[in-house]
Amino acid sequence: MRTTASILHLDLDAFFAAVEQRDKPSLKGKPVCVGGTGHRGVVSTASYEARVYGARSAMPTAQARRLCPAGTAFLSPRFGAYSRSSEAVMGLLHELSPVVQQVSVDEAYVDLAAAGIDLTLDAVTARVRRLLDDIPGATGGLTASAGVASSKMLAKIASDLDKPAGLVVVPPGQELDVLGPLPVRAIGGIGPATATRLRTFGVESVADLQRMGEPDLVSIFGDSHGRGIYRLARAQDDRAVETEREAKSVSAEETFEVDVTDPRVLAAELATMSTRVTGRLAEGSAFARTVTIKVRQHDFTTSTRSATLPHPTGEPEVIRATAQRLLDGVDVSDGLRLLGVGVSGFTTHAQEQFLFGDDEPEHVAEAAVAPSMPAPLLRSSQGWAPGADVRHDEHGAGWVWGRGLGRVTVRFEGPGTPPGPVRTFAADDPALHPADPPNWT
DNA sequence: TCTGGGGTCCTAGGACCC
DNA sequence: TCTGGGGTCCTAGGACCC
Repeated sequence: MRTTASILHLDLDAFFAAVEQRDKPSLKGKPVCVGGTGHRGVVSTASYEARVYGARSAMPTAQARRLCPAGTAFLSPRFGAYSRSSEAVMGLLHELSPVVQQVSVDEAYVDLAAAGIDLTLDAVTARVRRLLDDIPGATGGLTASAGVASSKMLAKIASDLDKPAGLVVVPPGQELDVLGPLPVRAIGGIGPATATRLRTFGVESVADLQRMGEPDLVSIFGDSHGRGIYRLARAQDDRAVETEREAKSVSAEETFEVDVTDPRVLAAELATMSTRVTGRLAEGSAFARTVTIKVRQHDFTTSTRSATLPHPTGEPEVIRATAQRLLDGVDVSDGLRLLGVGVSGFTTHAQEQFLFGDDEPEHVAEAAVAPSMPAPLLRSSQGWAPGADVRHDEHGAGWVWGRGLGRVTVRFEGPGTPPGPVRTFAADDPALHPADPPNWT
């Protein structure tokens, strides 16, 4: 356990709604809900004025419309605007410390111990207050709230105690005093299901939870979760502020305005989503082995189907066809409310040659030196549209590329053919020119 | 006019291998 | 005519978070 209050949690106040009010002065002081505006939409963020009427995040927009008075603005999100403000704030945090963990567009942890600043309570309080004071200037008037404590859990709890524009510092040694009276839901990782289950044991507050033994919690909630909430209830939390995490899955999904029965429409959606997902894979120069579809039936029952391919792919057509095969096994006759496609099991090009070497080594070797392998043939009349340049011969083989910052990665793959080596080129390399697709026979 | 979209982590059972 | 045990991979579902 840390002995100083060295973790900062920062949270922008009613972020999406505040950006809208900033950019459209007529909305200032008025109730605003940002989120899905269709009849199946939900609220992402409600302004404080809208919260007065009971509007909340994750509430169906239809319900928020019933609760809020005439004149309430219901707006679709403008993610570009939010990103710009977010970056401005994250920039301020990086000025404070090199160790910043951005949790979402409006939230981050900062390790102040890595900042080399005076960690006495007064000094930290003054420094973070100055940070909060700088945020309106950097964002055109947005505000944030902050918490400082000896752990991530308590810093986050603290940042929520005096919103908006508040700062709460939990002095070391006082963690349990802050934690005890709170409802168990205040602990990160305790959601509706766990809270309901705990209530059946008469546990409502964290102090109640502290009276439960670890073996009991483990037998009720399993090893990981049980142990986790036992420790967190005692403010035992030494999780580090992590600067970088690799993505483990990428997905795209869509809830339809009306349930969809037509297989042709579903197939078209699958193709669109596969392309979106592949584009994002390519941005990270990644390939994926597992394809997952998600379907939600008209009655909201939700299920997933997944398939793991023999080799990683970055090709939209392979992902689409796999997703389609999975969807073919699903009864859609009553209509689907939602359809989604995701990929996981990532391989980066750096690891790739090793991963594929196993089953057919001669093949791989052959591919690696194949004299028939022409210069990579990436062409794009419309710029480097992600996933755009895959070509097929009669066996379905093709070139696949991924794009990083100023780099293009290229690899051959195809059904029944082991992937070739991955090559990386500068984006302006003259080798990346139009050419005919290779003939693999 | 109930219930978004993008993620993470965990569990559990079966297959498969040694 | 008895049914090891451990490890890993895959699939599906559930809980949770923002």
